Amino acid sequence: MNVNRLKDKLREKGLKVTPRRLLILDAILKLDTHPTAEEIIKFIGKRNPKIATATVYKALNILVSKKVINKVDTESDITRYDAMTETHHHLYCSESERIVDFVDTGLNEMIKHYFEKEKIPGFIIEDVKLQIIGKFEKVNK
Amino acid sequence: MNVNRLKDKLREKGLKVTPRRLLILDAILKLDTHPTAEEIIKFIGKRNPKIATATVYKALNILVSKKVINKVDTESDITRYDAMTETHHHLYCSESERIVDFVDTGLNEMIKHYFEKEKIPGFIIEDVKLQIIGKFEKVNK
DNA sequence: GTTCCTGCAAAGTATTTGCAGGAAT
DNA sequence: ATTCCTGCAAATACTTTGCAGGAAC
Repeated sequence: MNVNRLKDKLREKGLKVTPRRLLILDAILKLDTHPTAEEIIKFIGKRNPKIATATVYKALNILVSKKVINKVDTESDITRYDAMTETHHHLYCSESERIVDFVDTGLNEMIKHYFEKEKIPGFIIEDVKLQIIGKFEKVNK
Repeated sequence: MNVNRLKDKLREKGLKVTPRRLLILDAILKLDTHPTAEEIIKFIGKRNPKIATATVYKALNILVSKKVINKVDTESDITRYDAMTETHHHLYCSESERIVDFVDTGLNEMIKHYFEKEKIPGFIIEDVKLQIIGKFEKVNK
């Protein structure tokens, strides 16, 4: 996923391609930490002097509603964002706020087959996302 | 899960058993909708005339930190609570805010075995929660 | 040229904090 | 008696809104 692909995506969805939006999308990609609105503003602020807080919030809302980006589910009341739109899961660190993307097609297949056999009465499944909670091993160098 | 079991839990964790906390826990159990703080306050308000907003928030925070209850992961910036502490998953309605508990030990086993074989490099798994997104079938009566 | 985007300030909503009095152990 | 809990009001944190000017198409 890169900024040019995202430009196309904006156009596809009938959204205007503006410098602000590109900065925001670029920030979400570079901050692969599933940043909050504040973190995005701070990141952009390092280069481009001024960007209005409300602009970022408005842009994020539009981008989510058009499914260019996604919100990430958390326990917190602060919203986090993800620029990956393919099916994927998340690794949640139990010791920090860190959330890492996790792609595993074999796992997706297994779960799909399971629910084809074991239907949930009264519920039609559209998607299944895993929250994998644990710790990242310390890297010794 | 009933209020008496929760009383014991409060004592186990060294928390005082107070009428306010019992009201709050009772509300979370009776509102099996994973209520927000506001919904809990409103529910309690129907019987017991006055309970301070801040008290509910403080109590909820303490109960979560002592793991008597849990926060529920959502996309929203409003926090929801769950009084079920056993391993379970959630059904998220794609058309409403409804979130329903889902217990399936067979599913838990399958996932456990999968990750025993397919380890995630650099990550030690502690728990896996599924977010199952879909629709509830209309019930015709 | 039209429509949509952006910035600013102000308002709105959810949650937290400080402190004094009160209840549980 | 001591420690923790509760209520109130004020403060804080995150996000949204209204509107005027500006940029993308």
